[in-house]
Amino acid sequence: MIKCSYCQEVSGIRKTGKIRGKQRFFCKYCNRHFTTGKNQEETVATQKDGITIKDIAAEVGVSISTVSRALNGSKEIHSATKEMILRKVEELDYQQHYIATSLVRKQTFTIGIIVPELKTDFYANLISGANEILRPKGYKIFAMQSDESFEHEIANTNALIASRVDGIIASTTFETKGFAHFERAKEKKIPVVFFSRINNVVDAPKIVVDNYMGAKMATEHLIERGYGKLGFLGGSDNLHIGNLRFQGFMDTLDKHGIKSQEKWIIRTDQLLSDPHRIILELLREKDRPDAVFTMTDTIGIHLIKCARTLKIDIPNELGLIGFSDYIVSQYISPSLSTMRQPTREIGMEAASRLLKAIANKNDKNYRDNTTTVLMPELVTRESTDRVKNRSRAGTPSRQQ
Amino acid sequence: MIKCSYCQEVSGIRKTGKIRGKQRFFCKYCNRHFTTGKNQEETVATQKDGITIKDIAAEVGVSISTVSRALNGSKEIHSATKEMILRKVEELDYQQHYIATSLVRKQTFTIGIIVPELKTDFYANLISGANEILRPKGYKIFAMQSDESFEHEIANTNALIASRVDGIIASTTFETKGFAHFERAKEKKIPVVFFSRINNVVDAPKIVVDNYMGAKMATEHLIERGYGKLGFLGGSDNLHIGNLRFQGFMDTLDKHGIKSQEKWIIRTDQLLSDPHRIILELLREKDRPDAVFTMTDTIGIHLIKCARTLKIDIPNELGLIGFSDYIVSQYISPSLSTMRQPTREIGMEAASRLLKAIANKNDKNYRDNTTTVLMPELVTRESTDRVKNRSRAGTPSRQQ
DNA sequence: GAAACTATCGGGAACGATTCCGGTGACTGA
DNA sequence: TCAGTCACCGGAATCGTTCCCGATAGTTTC
Repeated sequence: MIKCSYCQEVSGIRKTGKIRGKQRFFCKYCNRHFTTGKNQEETVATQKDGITIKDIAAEVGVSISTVSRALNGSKEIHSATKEMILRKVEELDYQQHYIATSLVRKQTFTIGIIVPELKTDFYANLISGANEILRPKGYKIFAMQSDESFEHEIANTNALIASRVDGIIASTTFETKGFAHFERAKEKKIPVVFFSRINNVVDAPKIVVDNYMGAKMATEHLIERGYGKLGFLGGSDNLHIGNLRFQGFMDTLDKHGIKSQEKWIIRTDQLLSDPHRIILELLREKDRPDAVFTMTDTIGIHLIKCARTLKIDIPNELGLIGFSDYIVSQYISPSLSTMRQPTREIGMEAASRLLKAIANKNDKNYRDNTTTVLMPELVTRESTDRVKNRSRAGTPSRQQ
Repeated sequence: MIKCSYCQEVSGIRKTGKIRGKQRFFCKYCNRHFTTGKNQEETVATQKDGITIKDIAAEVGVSISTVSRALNGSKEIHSATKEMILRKVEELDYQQHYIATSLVRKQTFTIGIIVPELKTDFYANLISGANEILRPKGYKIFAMQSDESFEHEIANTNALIASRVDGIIASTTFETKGFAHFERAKEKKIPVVFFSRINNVVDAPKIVVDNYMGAKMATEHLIERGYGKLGFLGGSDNLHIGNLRFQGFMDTLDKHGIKSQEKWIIRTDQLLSDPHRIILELLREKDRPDAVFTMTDTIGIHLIKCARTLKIDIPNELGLIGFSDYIVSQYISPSLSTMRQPTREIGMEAASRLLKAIANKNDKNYRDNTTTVLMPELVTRESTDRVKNRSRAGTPSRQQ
């Protein structure tokens, strides 16, 4: 790197202090001192793209190895040298090149999160929760959205693999049929953690809320409030989550020896595409349920609006409880009882588990495919408050 | 790369078809054919981390240059060779290494978005909008959150620079005082686009909604509905946005020759920390306003709850309009009139402008520091519907 | 006083791609 | 037959780091 300006020798050069701001060297072959510094020709070509450690090394008069040591807190460096280097780094506004570092370190400090939709409250909160764990550890987040499209999910996964992320957190789409893309990631030593919409195919940590217990708690709540003709509204049964919630509902009825009617139980995806028609049909029955458990708050909110249209009094003529604690649920009138999901905690837990998997990536005895089950929390509001209507306060989160 | 197995010569080797699945070569020096393929020793050491183009090249029997050409759609390659390579790529499940590519291409196809809070509806929508533009172009998004902390904002910016993102989209924090970090990014040829909370310091494209006009429209709406004693509720005046909205309000009053009272105009950050106390104080005045324009929907929602407590009838005794169209606003009862911000469009516009800046990065004559102003849209709901109360339908977005 | 050790540093090989440059054989046209 | 052109390909430099290995001078140990 440093060449003696007399004999052109490159080895046997040692630095010997400074003179007028320039580093002074000693060549043991010609036994003479010399200095480095840009000459005129070099100064012309100064318009570079960015400062590299090579520049720092040249300016300070050390090798790039030494600069690297200074930058990475190595012990094998003299404190004075380190100081000089760090001062020059400051002066030239050097910024580490993570790309180059990642290439040799084989670690990018990047993790990818794939969700069906970025703007949904649930997923935004989840990413935020994961960020709380990941940011302090120096990880950056690739936020990707699959738009409920299997193809996009695969494309996203491949992009993350190509970007050599250190790990992936994912919730699959409704239409996800295969998991080869995730298996590919795992083959390439990229740990994966699933949440919410999980599967039994890929060997990976999974985080879910207890949908079955949540449904039981919701149903118990309706019964406890004195409702007895219970209905269920949900999507079709191709979604694992839906099945669990439905099962919890049915089992609770059984437990209490309550019989529901077939027409009070609606499980169809039309509830997502054309909710009002389906709901109004149910509510116009002469013999309608006196309380309904909806698979999601979204459906519950639709139901509230339909009830408003038909002038049905919630909670007195009709009790209602949802699932998820959608942000709107506390503000709608009547406010909607629901099972709150610990969204932020799911994100944090997923991130923690992922970090653990990353740390043990090379230990082939390590294997974590356990499913963490977080318990949802019953939130009682006006829609099941049969005795008297209380108004409850809630604080909207800050907005723009 | 390919060495003749007889004479060890490396130049003058040409491939001459296949034999039993192995590539056949011809060495012009020894005038003999030979084949390549893994021998026993090599097979032992097969447990590698990942497939590289070097592996592909070796398997197919071409140079890595040729593999690169096949992968990047170069014209300088025989279609048959290309096909062979692509087949092997498929077979070995080769996945491009973006990190390595980025290093030499000096482009990462990554852009960073810095927002005060990821989980806020406004910002989540914005990121989603930006994603709509960026994903089809092959860009990935680093989603970063500043938590309204100036320090975090700087740290995030530095991390993005170190990651050599191709561009940055940012909305600054409330407490952002300096912009040196953004200037640093620009010096390193990383284009920056600001949105919403903008500044006049950094020379960059900016996207905002017209807060002044929005406020005028909101105020006009109140007047048009027959309200005459108008109040304003907002944060303190250290926020540009707040000033614009306040100015729009005042100018509209002036224009109509309406006089407001000082006590009806509240501009303090206590509205964010302790809203109910401030609002209740105002509403308990004997001589209170008959309509209020709140700087944000959040404040408006607090006001609705306070009015409920005091049994003040909205909209008949008190009219109310907010700003931003917070997701809750359409569901709260009474639903809240507001100025809707085209959130998604802001994200899309910011992304488009950023891409344009990236494309012209090296053209030093190119310079875009224009501010795009998007118009907010008046959404009338029950809170200003003085004549009669209509119920309005709205569709909640899909949730988990 | 030789050997062993320590503190400090430089050289150079990776990492996994892209890309410039030059080479080779085949073909074309005079 | 020979120069010129074209299609195709390989070699090697390069991107900006990290990190292993070896070198050196000074210090300590026996």
